[in-house]
Amino acid sequence: MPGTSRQPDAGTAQRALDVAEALAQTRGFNGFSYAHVAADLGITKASLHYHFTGKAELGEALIARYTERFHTALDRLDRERPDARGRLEGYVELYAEVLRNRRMCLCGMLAAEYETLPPAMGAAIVRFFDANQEWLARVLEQGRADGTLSFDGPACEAAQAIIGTLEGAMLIARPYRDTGRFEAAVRRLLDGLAPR
Amino acid sequence: MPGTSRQPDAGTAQRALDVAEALAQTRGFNGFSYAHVAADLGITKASLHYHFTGKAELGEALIARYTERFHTALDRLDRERPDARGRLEGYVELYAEVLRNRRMCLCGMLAAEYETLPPAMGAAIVRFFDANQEWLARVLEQGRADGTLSFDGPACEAAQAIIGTLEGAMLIARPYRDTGRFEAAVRRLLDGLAPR
DNA sequence: GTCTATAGGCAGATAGAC
DNA sequence: GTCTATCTGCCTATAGAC
Repeated sequence: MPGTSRQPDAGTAQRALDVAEALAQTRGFNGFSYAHVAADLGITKASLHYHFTGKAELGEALIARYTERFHTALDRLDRERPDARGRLEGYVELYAEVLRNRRMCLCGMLAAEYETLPPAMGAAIVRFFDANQEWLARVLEQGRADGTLSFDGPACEAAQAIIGTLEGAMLIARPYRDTGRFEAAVRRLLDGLAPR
Repeated sequence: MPGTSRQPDAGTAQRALDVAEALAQTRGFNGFSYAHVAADLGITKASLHYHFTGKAELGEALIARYTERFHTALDRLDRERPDARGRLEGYVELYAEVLRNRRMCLCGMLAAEYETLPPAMGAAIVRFFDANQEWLARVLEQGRADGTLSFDGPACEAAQAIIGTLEGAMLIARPYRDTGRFEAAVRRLLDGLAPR
């Protein structure tokens, strides 16, 4: 019964997405090929074409799954964290975990390559950031209400600033191979949002 | 007398760097080829190989020239801006101008592709960010002294945060084709450094 | 679902003429 | 300095057998 269990046998398509995701997050979409993915899976390029008609479709599936997982994680934060500050801390922790795996945020990486990507991928990337911004803006408003966060200006603008800060900190921490650099930026970010 | 004048006849090598720079900043280093550059110059790939032995060498020259120009711009800010805040404003304006040309910071773009680049390019990228950080840290210390800036924690850490914020804001503003998004982030950044 | 075989194109790169 | 011609390799993609 495929699809019922989770990790035991993920199915070739899912495992292909796992491999492609890791490659895209470390090397970029233009930094890997069908051959890389197929070799890592132990199948041929032709077999991979059975699961995804082309690299463009693979890329769309990559963003779709990544976005879906992100939404699941955000829903979980909404359920499990009592206040806005806790939710925000959980949010930055999602990014920190990506970086600890020596990866860049998938959509941050793809944003750099935006001009070279199929239009459908570009649109999906923008939607990812829109969704992040909306969730963050809501949390920021909550934080203003429950007194666990404080910030100046409109919440949506503050939300944009948070996303930019996290993506930028990841982008630069990677060449230094220094997660401490990212964590310092996070600390400053959260300090700047502390209630006063 | 080649090299004496500036823009009138830049020489093929310099014009090749101009073209390659624009391509690298919009499409990434893995997003353009010798063929692109040669075609844009109206010469053949073989001719381009006369000026740069390979793409790796072209990439190194790209970063070297970009870094040199940046240093020149920073020296100029040191000379022409009276106080630290003015220097910082000039610094962010350098980034804003890059974005207005629909480009990403060269080294920010290359940072994303870091894992796929020749080691010499990777090292040069890190040096670029190191130099930026040192200059910024110095300006921040000056700002603390002349009372035009205020910030918490060590200057070098604040400097890292500034660089990350600017690179991240550029990264995300580009898919939105919205410089206003970047400018809002800049405003927040400068507001956060206002003397209190 | 996975394979072999193959197509057509573009990548980076070199030899050698002008 | 720039060219033509060419090489080798990798890229995405497809046809068709098992």
